[in-house]
Amino acid sequence: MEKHVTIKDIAKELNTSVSTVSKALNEKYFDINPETRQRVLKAAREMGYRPNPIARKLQQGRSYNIGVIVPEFLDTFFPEVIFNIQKRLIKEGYQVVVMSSDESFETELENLKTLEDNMVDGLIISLTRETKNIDYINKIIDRGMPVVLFNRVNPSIRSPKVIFDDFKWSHFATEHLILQGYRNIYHFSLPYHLAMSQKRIQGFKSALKKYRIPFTEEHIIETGISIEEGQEAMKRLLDRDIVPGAVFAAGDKVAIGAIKELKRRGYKIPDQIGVMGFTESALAEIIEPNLTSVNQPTDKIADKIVELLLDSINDNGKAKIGEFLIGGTLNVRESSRVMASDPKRT
Amino acid sequence: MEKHVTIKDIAKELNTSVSTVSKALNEKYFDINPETRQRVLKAAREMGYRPNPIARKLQQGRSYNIGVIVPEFLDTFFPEVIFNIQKRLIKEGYQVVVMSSDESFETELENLKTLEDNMVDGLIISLTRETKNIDYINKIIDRGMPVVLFNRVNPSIRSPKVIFDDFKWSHFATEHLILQGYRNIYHFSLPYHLAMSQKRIQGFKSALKKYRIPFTEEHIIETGISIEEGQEAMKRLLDRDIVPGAVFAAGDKVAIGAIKELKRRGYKIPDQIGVMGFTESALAEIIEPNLTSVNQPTDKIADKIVELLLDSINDNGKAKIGEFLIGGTLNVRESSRVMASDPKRT
DNA sequence: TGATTTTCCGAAAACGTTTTCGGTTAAACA
DNA sequence: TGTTTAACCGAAAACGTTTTCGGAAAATCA
Repeated sequence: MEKHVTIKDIAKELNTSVSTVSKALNEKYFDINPETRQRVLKAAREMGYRPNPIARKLQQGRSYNIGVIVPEFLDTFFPEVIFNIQKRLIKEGYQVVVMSSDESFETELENLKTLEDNMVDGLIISLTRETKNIDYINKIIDRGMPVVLFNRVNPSIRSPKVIFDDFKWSHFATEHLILQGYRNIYHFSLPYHLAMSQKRIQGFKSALKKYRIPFTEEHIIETGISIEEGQEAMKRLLDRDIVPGAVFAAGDKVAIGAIKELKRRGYKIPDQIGVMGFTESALAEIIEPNLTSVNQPTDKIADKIVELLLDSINDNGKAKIGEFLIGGTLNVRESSRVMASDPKRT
Repeated sequence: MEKHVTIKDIAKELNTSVSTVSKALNEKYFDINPETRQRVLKAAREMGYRPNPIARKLQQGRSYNIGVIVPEFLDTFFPEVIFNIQKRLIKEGYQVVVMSSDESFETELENLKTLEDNMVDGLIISLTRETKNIDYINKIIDRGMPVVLFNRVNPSIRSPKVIFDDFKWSHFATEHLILQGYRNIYHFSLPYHLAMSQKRIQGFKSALKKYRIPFTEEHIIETGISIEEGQEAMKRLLDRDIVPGAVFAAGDKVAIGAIKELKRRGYKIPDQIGVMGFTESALAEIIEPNLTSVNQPTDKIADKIVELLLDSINDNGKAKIGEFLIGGTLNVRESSRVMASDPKRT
């Protein structure tokens, strides 16, 4: 069990002091003879010295760690974003600590506290479905912790927020269906209390309005996020003898549920009914017909998050509060293709 | 910027010493008056004291952190396993630090070192596709670090390894196809150099042998892990005018690629050709026809990993070297259902 | 040559804990 | 009553760094 070699060992070896060694190792000190520095560096290399980050953390009160809290791990969206965040932050010398709150507000709070105790230098958070109380997060921010929110945000939190431009792309998505000639379009929304649901609903309405298409509140239906919930919603609609001209679902899984039910009853997609998803997933190219969907670029989202966080860390806490919108891509596939096509939108 | 309250603050407040406070806070000390302990506990509560884990780590030389290194993040398998590992370890008072090696041996090594420097109490690793040099891992183990490998393992590493029973379930999968009446079965393998590929090939052969079905090496085809690679393989086969009776793909994505190509050419599944996947994924129930596949229970895998790791930590390093096999489930769906069915196997 | 500045080094404090060990006081014993 | 034992407390060292600051020696200046 060979011990880890420390700065002390080097000092002893070289008959010098720990402070000299430390300064030689840290480039920012200039009151050190270049020769001594070289001697230290050489010894460190030969002895296989690796600094103990824990001691450094304790001393500096910072950890070179960034905490990431997301509500779930099981869909592909969050893993992809996290992966991209990690890729970028590692280049800057940071380490990423990922925690899942499992859609529970209590564990979210717990995670928040553990990460804070661990002296992370910054926090990247996507809120739980049930997070209403944001006092603690705001308290952390006021204490000077750099925080960036993304995806699932709360407008009252005093931090920069990176979100997809739900309004705009929901508008585009709806517009696409309209341009393909579909009318009597139904919107399957995600749970209403999520901020993004409201944005997508507004985008939906806005497109209808632009083309002066009659609309009633009946055309908006609250569903969940799973395939089953999408299928259920479609079923309830058809059972009431309502046959939509098209369905714009606020999530790919919900859209797939709808497709399943439509196919089960023998409706032809896209000829009789058009279907459109949101948040491009791997499933879109598996289901038949392939699902038209809006892609959210996880790399751009990660880029913006990291940029804002580093800004906030360097300006120590003077973060740009506000929303930063990321745009996407409309991937037109079979489920909505009636005419030749309208151009791919980016 | 209110400072974090420390043990010193409590001591000052109570006109006592830091050692007394520390001992009062840590239940394992008995040379402390119950009354004093209560006073300390009360003060700690009122002042909002939260121990600084970094200081504790430095002092104790352990971190209550467990490092997890996986090769990728983008499929659902690893996130699910990690999620389950985290769930269990948190209950034991540990925190999980996840890092992705992104299928690169160098970053794997880097991660290994960072986690070691951070004094993790244990390591859970799934190897990179290209990891051939295992000296460093073995060195870490010899230094006394508890390590558990899973999924992508290397037999020469001196640690417990949790792996799915690929041989057995590959055998069952093949047997299922045989019992459904399929003959002339082709096996689409994952990259040969992965240990699990070989196991699955052996299982495939073993089932054929059991039913005395003629077999040539031609029936085993090396593919990759993506949909495209599966489709490519199928294409090449059909282009050579070879029409399999059934395809047993060692991965769901590969199977889906095969299905796509078969459908494109008008073959009927499962009537003309049967298809079988491996490593149940969300895609299995989306593709049409629904894909028969072998499910790997991520919860049981996580259970075993955690159990072995905690054992190893407590017996400090006296780990049970060897392979621990986890069984799965055969989910029979449309892509292989010809006859009524044979019973679901568990 | 003497005074001043520059260069370089090292002692020591600090970060927030845990843990050892000696010491004081009170309780138990004879 | 004197002695031994038990109960409790606190000083201090340790974990491995960084950083401040005083001071010695060398270099520069007049």
